[in-house]
Amino acid sequence: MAELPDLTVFAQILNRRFQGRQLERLEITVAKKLNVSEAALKSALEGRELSNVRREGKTLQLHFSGAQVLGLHLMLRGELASLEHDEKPKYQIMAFHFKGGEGFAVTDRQKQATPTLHPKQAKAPDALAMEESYFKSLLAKKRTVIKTLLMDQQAMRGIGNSYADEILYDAGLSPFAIAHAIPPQKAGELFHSIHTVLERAITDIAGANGDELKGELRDFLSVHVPHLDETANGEVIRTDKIGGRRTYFTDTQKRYGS
DNA sequence: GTAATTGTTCTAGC
DNA sequence: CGCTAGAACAATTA
Repeated sequence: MAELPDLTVFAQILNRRFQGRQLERLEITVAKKLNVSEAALKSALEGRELSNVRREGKTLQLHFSGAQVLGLHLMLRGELASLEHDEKPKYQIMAFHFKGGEGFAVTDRQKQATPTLHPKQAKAPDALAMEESYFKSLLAKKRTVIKTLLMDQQAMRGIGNSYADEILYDAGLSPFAIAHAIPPQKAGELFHSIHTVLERAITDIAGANGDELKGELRDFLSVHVPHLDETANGEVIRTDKIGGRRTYFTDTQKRYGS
């Protein structure tokens, strides 16, 4: 599924290809996740210009003229696809047809992708926008394992199961470390790893995608790789479950607390 | 036929 | 009551 770096690259590509274009027709194929009626969504967006696309946490926000905003959460299996020669993509949820003929579709074979007209602003900061002081005080007061905290969208937004593993590996910190037992210096290193891992992934994926709206690219992950026995550094990759989610880690990652 | 997947939401328990 | 851990749910494929 698409995570923060993929979504960031999708936003860049949509801006490059469709910014300033007029939405001629909004095609809604699966309406069950809409927060407004199909007719209300169409009338809110059709005829508007796409002014900007931004990533917000695990969602994309499509900003249209007239202060219309559509939030889009791809959930587990949602993808974006270019519309080529009038062919409807498989598993289409909705499609944006711009004046002049081009456009893109949202697809999801599990039909869980969720479009939200005028999403309300979330309280928690975005993972790439939060202050280090906020991050450190958050760790100091939480007793949960660190991986759960990184993925907690009420605490910080944008990190999912696979990049949580990647970030913790980069920081040399066990996913089972207890948040408030992590010393301040290590918390600082973890904060730094959030940025380096996510920003490197954005660069890698942007380079590989070009202007194509491909699905997520997993070639760049270091530890969160099923069926990979060891890392590029030769460390054995272990797996376990945290909160029912598959977790990948190595013995070189330091575990603090219990 | 069943397990696996993972983000979100609900609920039980401390 | 606040916090945390875990279950339930979604839909489809291997």
